[in-house]
Parts: sequence; C-alpha cells; structure tokens
Amino acid sequence: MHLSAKLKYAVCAMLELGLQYQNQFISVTTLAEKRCIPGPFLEKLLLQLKHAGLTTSRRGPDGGYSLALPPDKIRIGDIFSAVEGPVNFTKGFETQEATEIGDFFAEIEKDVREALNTKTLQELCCHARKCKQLSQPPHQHPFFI
Amino acid sequence: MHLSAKLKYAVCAMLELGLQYQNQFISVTTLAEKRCIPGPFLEKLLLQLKHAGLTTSRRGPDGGYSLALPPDKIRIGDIFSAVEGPVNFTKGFETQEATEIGDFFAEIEKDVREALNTKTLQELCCHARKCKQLSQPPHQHPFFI
DNA sequence: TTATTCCTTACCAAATAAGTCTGGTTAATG
DNA sequence: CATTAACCAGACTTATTTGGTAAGGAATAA
Repeated sequence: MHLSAKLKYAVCAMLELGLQYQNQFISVTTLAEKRCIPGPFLEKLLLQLKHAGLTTSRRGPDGGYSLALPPDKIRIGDIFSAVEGPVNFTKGFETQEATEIGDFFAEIEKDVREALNTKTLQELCCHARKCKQLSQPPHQHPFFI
Repeated sequence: MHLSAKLKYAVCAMLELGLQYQNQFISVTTLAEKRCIPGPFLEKLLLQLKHAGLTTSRRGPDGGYSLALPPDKIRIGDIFSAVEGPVNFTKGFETQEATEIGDFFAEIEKDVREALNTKTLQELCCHARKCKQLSQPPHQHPFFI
C-alpha cells in the first residue's frame, strides 16, 4: 500500500511552491528541472491542483504557477484528495454490506482523513528547511563584535 | 482514493469467518455464495490471508477455512496489509527527498497505520450482529412469567 | 507582434487488477 | 482402498489505471 508516483510528484511540487511562496511565479519547466519531474506530466498535475484550488497560475512571459493559499492553510490531506480523489472507504459495498460494514468503515475513514489533515504544507516546508540547513556547510557569516 | 474490490472481498470474508468463529470450517464455495464473491477469486484470496497468518484451513471433505486467531486479536489493519502489503508512505522518494519529505511522511504513515489498527475484527463482528438484529423482525420469544 | 508560458486534447505503452481455467494434492469416509 | 470433497498452485485472459508523450491553441508581458 504505497503512494502513487503522481502523488509523490504532487507533494514534491507543492513543497517547492511552498518554499518559494510570495516570490515570483515558477514556470513548469523550472520546477520540473529542479525537482526531476517529467515536464508534460507535471504540467497536467499542476493544472489538476489548480482546479482543486491549491495552486494559481499566470500565462505569458514570467508566468508560471504559485500556491493559491498560504502554506499553513494547505493540509497534506488536501493534496491527497486533489490528486487521488477524496478518501472514501464506504463506497462500493453492496446494499447489504453498506450497513454491515460501511458504517463501521466510515469511522476508520474519518480517522485516516484526520491523520492526513493534521499536518500542513507549512510544517513540511519547515521540516525541509531544517534538512537543508543541516546538509549544507554552515554559512560563514561576517563576524561583528 | 477508494478501497480495492479485493480488499472489500477480504473484509467481507473475514467478517463471515469471524461470525462463525469456533464452529466448523467453511468451504470456499459456501463462503463465496453467501457473500457473493467470485469463487476462484476468493480461493486465492483466502490462501493469501492464510500465508499472512490470518486464516487456517483443512483439506478434504468437511474441510474449509477458518480464522487462525480469535477475532479480537485480528486488527483491521492486519487485513489491509495482508491484502495490499504494509502501509508505506516513505518508499520511492529519491535520495534527496528521502530526508526532506520521507521523514515527514513517516509520521503521517504512523498515524494512518494507527487509524487502521485501533479497530479489530471483533468489533466489526459486533457491529454486524447489531445490524442483523435490527433488520430482522424481532423474534417471538416464548413468554415466561 | 512576438516570445513565452499556461491550457487543452488526444494518444500510447506498460503495469496492475480482477477474474478464469486446469490440474494437482490432501484427507475423511464407506 | 477407492471415491469424493475440499484446498493448493500456476498459467492465462481481459479490462482498467497509471505514467508519460505530442501537438496545437490561448493569453500576456515586453
């Protein structure tokens, strides 16, 4: 039970947009190169995220994509459901099973949804920034005293 | 993001086995008819559940399948991972992303796993029994006073 | 008006999912 | 000990989904 490549691309792209939030728009090409995502595939993906209300875009030169909301207003679960559709554990059980099993699974579904919704893109960004700091040689600040 | 047909079949079958726990073995054919699951498909599925340690079986006449453990020792998450493999949100990120995103997702993964593991087959069985009682006309008990 | 970028649609190949078919192996029973 | 009822194992089929490509249209800054 692993994540689809598409979802991983989406998280990756959203992370990058989150790190650059409030700077300029980022073109699909730039983002694709930076994050090693197949260009045309990313294009469709970002559009899908736009339709879900998570990204926004501008055409023409210096255009590109950007987050539609501040990172702390975007939950990881929002990215999941934008890409894979909403978490739904109850659909598809036959009528008899709908009550017998469906009701029961509705509770589990709620817990899973909650697990995905407690963390935000903001938190992912913070985590990523911390990683970057640790992995890079400490910057030599000019030393005033 | 819905459940696969296979997983639904599995839950359904395990529920039936749970309801019949400590009675005789149930043949694949009987179970398939009772729960409207394609026979040969169910056969493979029950075998898979057996390999995961959730069911046990006996061959020959009057043989069939049964739970390998009491229903309260089987968590819903156990059925999930027996069928779909263990929940794994971290695999498949590139080396760079492994720390940047993987670590972060490990926590989410833990929460999801927990959501699936807090409920047991026992609880599902109780719920199903309650449903059955409600849906059936109340049995006319002999009245002693 | 032109270069740059998003947007739309259609298409393709490979993998997975869902399900079938055939034949073998085990074990209870008369 | 033959028969029969069941599980077991594998190859095979078909349809859907996934991951990805290609080509052209529409908007916008310079």
